[in-house]
Amino acid sequence: MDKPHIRNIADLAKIAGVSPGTVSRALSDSGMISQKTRDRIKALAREHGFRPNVMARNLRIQKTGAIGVIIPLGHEVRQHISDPFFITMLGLLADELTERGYDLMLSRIIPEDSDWLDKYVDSGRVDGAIIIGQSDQSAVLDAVAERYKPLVVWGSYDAGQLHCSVGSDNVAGGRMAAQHVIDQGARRVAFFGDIRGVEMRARLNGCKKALSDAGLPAPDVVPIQLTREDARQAIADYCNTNTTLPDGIVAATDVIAMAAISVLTERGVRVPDDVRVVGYDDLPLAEQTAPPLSTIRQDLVTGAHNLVDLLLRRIAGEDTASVVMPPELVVRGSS
Amino acid sequence: MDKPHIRNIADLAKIAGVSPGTVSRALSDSGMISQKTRDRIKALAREHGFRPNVMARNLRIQKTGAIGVIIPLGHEVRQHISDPFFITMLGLLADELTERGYDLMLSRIIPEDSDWLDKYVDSGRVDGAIIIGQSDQSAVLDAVAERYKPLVVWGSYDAGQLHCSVGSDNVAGGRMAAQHVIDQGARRVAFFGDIRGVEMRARLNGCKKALSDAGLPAPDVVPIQLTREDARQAIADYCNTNTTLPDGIVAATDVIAMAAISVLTERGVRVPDDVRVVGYDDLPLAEQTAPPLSTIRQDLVTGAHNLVDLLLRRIAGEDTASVVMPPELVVRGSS
DNA sequence: AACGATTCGGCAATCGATTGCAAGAAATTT
DNA sequence: AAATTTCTTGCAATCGATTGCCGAATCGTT
Repeated sequence: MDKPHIRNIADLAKIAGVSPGTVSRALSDSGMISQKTRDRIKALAREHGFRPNVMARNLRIQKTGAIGVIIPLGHEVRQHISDPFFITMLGLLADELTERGYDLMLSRIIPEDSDWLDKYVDSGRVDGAIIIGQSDQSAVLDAVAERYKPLVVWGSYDAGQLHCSVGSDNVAGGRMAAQHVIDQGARRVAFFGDIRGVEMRARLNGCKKALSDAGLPAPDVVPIQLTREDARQAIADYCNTNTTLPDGIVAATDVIAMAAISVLTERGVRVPDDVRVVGYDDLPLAEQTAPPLSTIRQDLVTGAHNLVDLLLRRIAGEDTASVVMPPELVVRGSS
Repeated sequence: MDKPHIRNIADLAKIAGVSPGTVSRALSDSGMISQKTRDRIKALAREHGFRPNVMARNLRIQKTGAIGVIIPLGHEVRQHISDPFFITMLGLLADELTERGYDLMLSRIIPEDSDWLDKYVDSGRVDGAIIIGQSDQSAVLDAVAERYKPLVVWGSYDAGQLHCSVGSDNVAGGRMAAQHVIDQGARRVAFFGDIRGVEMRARLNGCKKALSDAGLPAPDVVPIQLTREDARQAIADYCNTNTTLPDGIVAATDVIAMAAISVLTERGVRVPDDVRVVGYDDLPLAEQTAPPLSTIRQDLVTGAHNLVDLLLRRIAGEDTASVVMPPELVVRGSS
């Protein structure tokens, strides 16, 4: 009735009176082993609380069962993962991956050299990688994508890019946002957001296009950092330096829009009467604000689904094309 | 000028004309190797884009460099990771762990048997685990904690529990919330929330205590699921069945409080004039609502910091006690 | 009872890096 | 020049599971 601690398959094999190979096959339900011995070995394993070592298994079969989710902090070092957009996307990816039996390995990376991604994918820790946001790293993504297949990126699609991306049509989205505030009567439109990232720049371009199509002047571009406090500060500064405020604001993200509304309201500017504000993303909290935020909706649920789906197909060897999803205008109270 | 692909340390060793052992030592900056060969080998490695395989290393060293973050969905299967509280905590943990050089492995687990946690920690995939929320799994946590040291839990501390926990004093928090609505004039207080989890039950207990101390009747307890829609439905039902509504609501979480405010406002009940509402958590979005939410603040930033700190100390072999953090009342517009 | 057809299960190599031990080379001492 | 010390480096075992190949056992059939 003694229970020596079983640390590996060999120990179990000794106790069961069979060879390690047999134990391995029994535990993995290989059809090669008779039902009888299989049950016997499984019972023994359970009784001794034995579980095969995953690392050894991983090494041998060259798989990890984990997917890396990477947040590259290219131009905005101070941005934290706690940013609502990342966080929302992350939750969705976690749900999606868990459902498919994969673990999620989260990394926040500050790209200091150009081989951060090489390092990561070559480290063999994950079976594939999902990058959230291109930031200013498109070149790196392209370079790695050429040799490392299981890689998908949330972000813009640009004709000629080499990496597989999933994202909404940011140009169209920016245009819709601008068009909407114009329709609501805005004539002097400003764009709030940091345009060092590819996606944001695309949104700005769409916005510009709508304005010029309507015969209106190009927007003021107000660069805004992503942390809450910085955003408030930048917006306040803008309000102080400009005597005539815009009557329409296209914000690059919901978070920026919310900061803008909050600052403007504090200064006695009425939203949407004096200025119409449109956000981008349609995060869950967009409908909770006062006034509820009009925004360009990116369907993050199907976005996350697509990311995982494409990645798994790539892991399986398939070659997949990028997906561009149509954005959608959601009109609430802020415009 | 040919570059055969280097797949392992042995290949590199062959090219460099040394033994695998030497390469390993050179790459890991072991002092045993002369500066000259060390530099030479590192240069070769860089030139060929070689990186040692992490899985093999892990197997040998018996470490993974990853910490598991687990969200057990005990009584609430339908709850998703996308829940704002989890997500917030997750982001903070990610920041904290990244800073300390660990990767974060995220798992959402539905505890179907009682050995889900055994399976997890024995799988050898992580060096330690952080569990977010006790749910109804305290017994399991205690059982595993007795034999597996690197384990910390976000949640309530209950005298006699065996696992190391970090969390705020939920009883005190519940009491503060109730006391506050009483101070604001409430006489009929209701508690909104699902009390199957340990933490929520503690909050309810605190709430009850405050009421009885004030000579007021015990609260109506309205069980509320955690998904948005369910919450709204439950609250609407409650309003329909009860002719006299409470004049004070202690909500088990901010999300519930926000749902309550939203439903009540739609029905013409004024917050805070007709009914005072207090949430719990002080999520970032609590100050964004209309009216901004009064709530019991749990300092998640130091919470996350503590979780990681204790875990790493446990990994290092230390034995650590649980931490109970004081909650704090934040009065905003809803009370 | 003997034969062939299957099914089981063992042996040993393999995945790739780490590390204790000891041998060989270089530097120092006498 | 021989002996001793100090550096370097190589050898080979190890971490723990997987799997191709082949021999052994079992079964059914005649």
